[in-house]
Amino acid sequence: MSESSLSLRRRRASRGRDDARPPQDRPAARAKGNGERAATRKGDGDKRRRAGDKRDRILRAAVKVFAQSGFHATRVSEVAKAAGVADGTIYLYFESKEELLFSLFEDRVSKLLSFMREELPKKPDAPARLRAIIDMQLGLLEGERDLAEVITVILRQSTRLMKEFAAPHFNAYLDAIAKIIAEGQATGAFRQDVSPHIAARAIFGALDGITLTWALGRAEQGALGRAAGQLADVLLRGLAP
Amino acid sequence: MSESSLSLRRRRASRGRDDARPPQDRPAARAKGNGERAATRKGDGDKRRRAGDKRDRILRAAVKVFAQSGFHATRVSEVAKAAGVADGTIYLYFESKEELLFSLFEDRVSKLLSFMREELPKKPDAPARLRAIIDMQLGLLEGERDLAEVITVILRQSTRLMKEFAAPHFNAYLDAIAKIIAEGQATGAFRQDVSPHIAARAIFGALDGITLTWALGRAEQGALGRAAGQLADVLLRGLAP
DNA sequence: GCAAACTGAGTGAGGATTCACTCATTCAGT
DNA sequence: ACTGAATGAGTGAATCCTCACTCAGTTTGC
Repeated sequence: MSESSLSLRRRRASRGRDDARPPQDRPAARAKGNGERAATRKGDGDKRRRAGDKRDRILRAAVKVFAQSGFHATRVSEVAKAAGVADGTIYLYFESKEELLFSLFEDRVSKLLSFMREELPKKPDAPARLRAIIDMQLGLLEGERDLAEVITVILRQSTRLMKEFAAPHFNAYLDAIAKIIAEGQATGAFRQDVSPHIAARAIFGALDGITLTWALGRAEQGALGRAAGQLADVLLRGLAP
Repeated sequence: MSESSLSLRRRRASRGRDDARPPQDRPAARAKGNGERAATRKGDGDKRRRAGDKRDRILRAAVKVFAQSGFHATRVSEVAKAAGVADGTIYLYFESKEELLFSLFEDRVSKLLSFMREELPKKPDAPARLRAIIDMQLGLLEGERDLAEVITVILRQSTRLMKEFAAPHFNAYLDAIAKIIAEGQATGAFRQDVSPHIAARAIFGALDGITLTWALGRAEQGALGRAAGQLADVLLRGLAP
């Protein structure tokens, strides 16, 4: 029922290349309506084949297109066009449209998570860490509006991604926040009477909400930074013992 | 943006109605272009069709199925089956799958909004109102997990609904919260150095985030109520001057 | 016996994916 | 150094499958 079970398995898996294509040029080739196709697209000669940047180009194009149209409304061919690549090429690098979104997300989020893992321990105490998280999340997205939109909006459009893939990441993130809060409670920096988990969810939600309206709205430069500061102020004051 | 134009278009070359219809007008059934179908139905007092509960049955089934599978993965036929109705019947009551989600949302949200409009003025001051909003939003959803999931998750899956329909409601809601905060600042109940709008977004986000994880998770009874109390405590303390 | 209400098999748009084919590049053999 | 066979990345039109929606027909209520 859930789309997961259905879409999970590639259907292409079933096809076996039965053809062992003999190294011979088939003379007739595709003599459909268009006699010959020698068209060298895009005259520019620097289009080096074998360019190792295909995957990246596709990913970059995908962020843009997904952000613009949403996951379901995005046509794979649009992404291909935006990346300057043929439809089929996308399938050389990604299993499916879903996996494309998936990779995109993973690419960036794992970067954020590892960055956090490195930076946080440098902060002296729980309040400083909490503030760092807020700054980090909003700061990261400030410069990349498309990415912000992909993460906050688009990702939720694929139930499967949401449930199977994103959930673990979210939980890891939430746990990290919760841990900081618990820590602060232990050292007496935060009040005891709030559940770290609830607080973590609320904080994440607040960040998400701010990002969302920012991404969907006019997205003024600097707005997220300002918001981060205020949010941190309110939260830290509210959490103080 | 582009999704709207795409998904709006009926698949079949629909006769008549070339709808760019604003979210307000809800043709309760597919009125096929020229008024030959004189079904006078709307509001809620009628339903003098044979089985007066069809529309309701469909809506109820839709909440369940949408919540389970997400908007896109939901097959209209699934909803029909769940409602104990033929596929076609759904189209007697709703224009399209999208309009089904739409109606669902409108049905419930307008209830919440009007409830708020009635209850809030009874509260003595800004802090009390803020707390009331928090309690209300979480309280409303506590008993209706499916609905919670539809609102927090599913709704975002239709870019068009999100942008065209939900956004105004969201904004109205956000404005209401922002107004309360501004009010509190004017009376000296809240600190001055936070933007009411940013605070409103953060609060809404926090509520949304709590609801989301609750809905996607195990959804323990009573958890939302507890969360509401704690969230309100933290926020009110954080917002105090 | 008619109209309203309902049914559900069928239609066809649409779009993801495939695969037969192209051709730049590589490299063993000369 | 040259050659041409082998390789495999890249292409994009054709395929093929999935559903939202339609409508000819049936049932129900009067």
